[in-house]
Amino acid sequence: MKKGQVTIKDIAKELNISCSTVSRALKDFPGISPNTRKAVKELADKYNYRPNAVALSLRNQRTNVIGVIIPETVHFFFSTVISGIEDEAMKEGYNVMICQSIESFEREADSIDALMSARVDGLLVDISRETSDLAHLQKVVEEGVPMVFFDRLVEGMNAPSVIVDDYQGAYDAVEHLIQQGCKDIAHLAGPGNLIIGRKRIEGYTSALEDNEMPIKKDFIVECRNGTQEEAEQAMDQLLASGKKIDGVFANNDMAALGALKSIKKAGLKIPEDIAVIGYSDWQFCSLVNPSLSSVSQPGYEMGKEACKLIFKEINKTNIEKSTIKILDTEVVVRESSNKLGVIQPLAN
Amino acid sequence: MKKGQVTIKDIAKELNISCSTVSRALKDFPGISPNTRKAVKELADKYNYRPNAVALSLRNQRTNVIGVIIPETVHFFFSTVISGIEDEAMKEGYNVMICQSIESFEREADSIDALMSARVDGLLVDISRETSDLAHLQKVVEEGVPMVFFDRLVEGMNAPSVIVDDYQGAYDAVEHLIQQGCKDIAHLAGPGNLIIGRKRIEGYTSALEDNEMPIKKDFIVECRNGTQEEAEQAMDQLLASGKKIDGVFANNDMAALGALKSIKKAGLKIPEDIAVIGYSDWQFCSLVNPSLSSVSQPGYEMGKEACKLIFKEINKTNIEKSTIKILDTEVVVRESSNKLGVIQPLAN
DNA sequence: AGACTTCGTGCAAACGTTTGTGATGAGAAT
DNA sequence: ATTCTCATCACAAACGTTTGCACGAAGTCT
Repeated sequence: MKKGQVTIKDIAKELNISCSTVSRALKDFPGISPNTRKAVKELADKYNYRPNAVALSLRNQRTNVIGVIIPETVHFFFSTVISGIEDEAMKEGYNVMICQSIESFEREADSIDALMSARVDGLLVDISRETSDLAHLQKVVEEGVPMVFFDRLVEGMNAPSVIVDDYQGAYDAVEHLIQQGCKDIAHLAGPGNLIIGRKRIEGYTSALEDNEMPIKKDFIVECRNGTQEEAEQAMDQLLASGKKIDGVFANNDMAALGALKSIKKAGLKIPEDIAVIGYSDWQFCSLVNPSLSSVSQPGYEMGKEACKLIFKEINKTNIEKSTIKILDTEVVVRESSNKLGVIQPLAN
Repeated sequence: MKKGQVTIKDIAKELNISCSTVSRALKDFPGISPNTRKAVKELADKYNYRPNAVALSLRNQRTNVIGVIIPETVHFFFSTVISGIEDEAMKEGYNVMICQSIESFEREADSIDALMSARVDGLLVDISRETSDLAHLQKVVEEGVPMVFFDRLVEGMNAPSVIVDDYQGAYDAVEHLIQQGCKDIAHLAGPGNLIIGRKRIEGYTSALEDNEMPIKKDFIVECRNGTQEEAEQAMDQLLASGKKIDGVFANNDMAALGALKSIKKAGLKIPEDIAVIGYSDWQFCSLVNPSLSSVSQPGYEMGKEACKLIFKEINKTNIEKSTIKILDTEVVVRESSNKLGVIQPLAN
């Protein structure tokens, strides 16, 4: 009695009936007398019986658990994704196992192994930066375990993905600056080796082209690390060069913050002289001075969508493996780019 | 062959030997001929055999999974805790199941049920704000499942806790202001019904007492919501009242931010005229202007400690159920309170 | 009274793994 | 030749649950 949680066996023994009867009584199967049914249910209630999910998993060959591999849990964006996954999973009666790869290939591979060993019903993975060898992921699809990628696109893998439209986000941001009256827009770009950064550059140039504005190579400055200081220096140089600049689209919010600093240092007004917009819509955007416009990425929604996709796969709804669900970003206008002074819906 | 992952049975069948032999061969048990051992291992390797953790859990009556209940994943502090838990758990070969309660009692109870059903080996819980009825937690201890509370203290429950020393953190913050030369320190307090807020008020008053400074009731202003706007208004009033104030200790960083705004608005200099320090050391502290001093809470460490405690319980190391592990906070000095201009170690 | 349904229940197998015990054979010791 | 000792393996049970099948008793129909 004192050891662990109550099982069907315990109930059966106490009532001098068989396990099968208890099982059927609990699930209101036909063919059980009302008396037995009542007795079983009362005892189950009294002892706080909870079905053993482990035993069920073994029998049903499905665990009702989905595994998540994510670079880190501590970044705002990632934590919103996790939140979305968790909410959606709970709604479907699933539990979530989370492993962080910390951008390490080895840890990613180990985590996949652990989750496969746990026989998760599906795998949601945001691949680590370090990962180029895809063998460990290949095994997953070979063994028939549903997998969905999110956030970072993985090419050459037979699994659906849900990502954010970086191209369009950048496009929208730049178009917003143009609408605010900016004529000479610089771009503090991300490292060129990341797809994500290239997509944003493309969005930037397309927006300029579509508005018949010239694309100047020297207006695109690469900021490799994406730190505030780096961007501040880059902006310092841009301003010092004497180029006429009245708008800045930064590849990320930290860089935008660096730009803000530099511009203020130069004695210019934001957004009147130079409007600034960042990317990611981190929490601090609304807290800095001036508050920072940014492009918000739908992390929560991404988590939910990835979850929905994996459920479809698990339930064998025939789903095109090459599906790529692209989620829309949203330009959140705050002081740093609001030259026209149009009132915006509360963005915080 | 095509269905799911390979099992010991599959290997046994292919080699025409029994499951037990395969099992023993894989684990290098004595009494297995080198030939058999080799054949088994090769096949296991070829088919990428992974032990079925579900079956193992059932047999061993332990899942190697710990469950975590946390209000939300999206807050910086919580996400650092999760990170700590995950790292420590992985180190011990455990997986982590996370459920967010979203501060809802009902969802907390449901999550506990789900995790108990999953037969987690231990439960790490940060109780929701809404929870006052502890019956669902009581059941957990009655059924002998190890449980450890973290972050928020739960009284009257027979389980260890790991928390942060709110009293000392507040004390240190105020003492820091005093060391910087502040004589008249106001406190933007949290809601009086939360233990956490009361502890900080105590720390505030004790620091003043120990430095033989008077405690003025009207220098403690309650900010119920903890929002920036609320704190800004409160600070406005304090300044308008004509009271001499040269230091502010805010119950949280948002409130501190409101104070900063108000003080700047009044044309006063920070920290020269008024020094400000917040609480929690959120990410944005180093990004605002002036950068905000704060009291950092060791979330990551808290996660690790909670994990270590639960492992001790799981392994029946006799551990005093009433253990309360109290973690130290740390004052992170930035511009908003650095009147003396002493160089501090990089706090970002 | 026999055959046939109906009701309530029990048996056994299965999911994958481990492990105590028992079986088989070969070779060594008597 | 008989017994004994290893070495090598197989069997079966157990973990908790579900479910197809069978079984006995009672009732219903001819």
